[in-house]
Amino acid sequence: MHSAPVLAIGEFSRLTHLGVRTLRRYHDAGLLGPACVDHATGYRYYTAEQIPAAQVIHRLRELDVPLPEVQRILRSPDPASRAALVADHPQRLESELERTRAAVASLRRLLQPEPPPLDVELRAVPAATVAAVEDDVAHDELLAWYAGAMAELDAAVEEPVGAPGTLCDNALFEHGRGHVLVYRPTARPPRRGRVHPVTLPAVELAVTTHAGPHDDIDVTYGELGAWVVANALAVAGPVRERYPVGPRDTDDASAWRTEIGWPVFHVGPG
Amino acid sequence: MHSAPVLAIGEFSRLTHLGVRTLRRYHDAGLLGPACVDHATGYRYYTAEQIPAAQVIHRLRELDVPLPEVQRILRSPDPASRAALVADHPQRLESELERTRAAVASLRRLLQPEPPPLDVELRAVPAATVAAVEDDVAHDELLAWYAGAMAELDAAVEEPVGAPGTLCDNALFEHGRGHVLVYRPTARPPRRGRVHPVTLPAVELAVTTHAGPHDDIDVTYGELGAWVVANALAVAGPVRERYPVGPRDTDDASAWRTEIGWPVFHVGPG
DNA sequence: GCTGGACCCTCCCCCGGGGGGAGGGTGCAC
DNA sequence: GTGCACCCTCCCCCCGGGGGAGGGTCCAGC
Repeated sequence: MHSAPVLAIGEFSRLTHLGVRTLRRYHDAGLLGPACVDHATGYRYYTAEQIPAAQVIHRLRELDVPLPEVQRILRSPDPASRAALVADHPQRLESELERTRAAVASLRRLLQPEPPPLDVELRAVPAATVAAVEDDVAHDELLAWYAGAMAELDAAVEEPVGAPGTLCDNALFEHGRGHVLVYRPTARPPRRGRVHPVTLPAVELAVTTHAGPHDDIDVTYGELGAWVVANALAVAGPVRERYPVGPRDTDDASAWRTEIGWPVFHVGPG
Repeated sequence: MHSAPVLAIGEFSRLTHLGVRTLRRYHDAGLLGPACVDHATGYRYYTAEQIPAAQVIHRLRELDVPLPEVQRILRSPDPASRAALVADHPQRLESELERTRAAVASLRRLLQPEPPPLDVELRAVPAATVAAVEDDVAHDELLAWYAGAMAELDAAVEEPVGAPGTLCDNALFEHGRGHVLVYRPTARPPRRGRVHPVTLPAVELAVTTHAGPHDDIDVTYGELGAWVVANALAVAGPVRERYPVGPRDTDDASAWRTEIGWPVFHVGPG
């Protein structure tokens, strides 16, 4: 026998294609400890049985699964529940891909040499009491939250008057988390579940309409913002959106129309 | 006039949806400097004209384009060359996706409850002089390098004898960079371009065959490594691969056959 | 003119998931 | 017994930010 089936860290590294330092890190993190540690020297010794675990970690890391999550997956002893945890991640990858697609679309529009002119309308919006759902939401959970809130709103409001809309706190974009309010105008706002009446204050808005899916809506935001700045109107308060034509109305995303209303402080003929 | 078209960093942040700290970082990095800086106070002032640039940066960052690369894109004044640089990135995303797909495939095999038994054969390989291309290669450029090297090899070798193969330094896997040699056996190895004769030393190999695409070849590597360890054979030298059936032979990836040869030190009937 | 509060500045430490290298102890084959 | 590959710990570096401290500035209202 040349070597007992006990592996020094370097051998284990060659067998698993994980770097020596990385193995030490995984040990420190409690992710993949050696089968035995020499107390006198600190030497780590692994066994061949640990190779599959190391490979699983390697693959999960290639999928950018964070180490604590990897730990949770390895801790779950049942292969079925383990598989379930792993199956969770394609979802994450899916949404990642979606984000990428949107960024590419937006980039294409940004790099387009001739931006079409922007139609901006100044509009005085009176105060109104509406049915609303509101919460503090993180940017990456926004879409899911939005879908749920809108569904609840739809179920609760019997006679909607006009298009639904949103008020978005700026903090949502600056810090990735902020207050969001989804509303639906109606004569008598109900109170059911998360749905409750809210009185939106009167505002003066600089309004433009974004056409198509929201992939590149940030570009329209920027153009509207530039317009507001160029026309010397001070800003204040949350941005408003309205959805005259949205996913509820048609599956043809190119037909969607989103009004973006930027609060302006001083509107007058001068 | 309430405000000149000069924007404090906070206003610019609201207009671009970039955090204040992030804007400061971009300034420090020379990526997006403010139009003007008050020397006395250090206050940064931006203009509305900078909004598109900020948005481009925002999108590129969403695509995980590193800041220096973003800078290169922004520096290129010509919209066409800029578009070309940007178009370069979908490629990167593509390969990213490929990596992800491979990791998922490999993971699926790893989590499979009943791994099929491994056929391992001990084989004494005599020394041989072959036509080879070799270089120090990084792991992520391996596939591209490999394709080029193999093509050059194919063009130079007139009468190949047997399947092509590879010698891979372990450092490639441990440190992400290492020496790789691609060879093709032939009676009289030519010397043309990068192709030159190399005498491969004789080795004893533990050989197993991996079936199908290389997505999950690391799993086979691990199984073979475990076998070598369990059978108490010391390892030494670079791992060898041979390609009896590869992409050159058929487009049906499931028909591919890759022999993995793990050098073992002491082979005998005992 | 003064004051308060919102805004801005710089500076330092933190995160994850490693990599590089220093400085020193070990295992093993010759 | 000696050389050398191997192993250990410890600290700093990378990226692209985030948190917060401590202090200066702008401006609207009075």
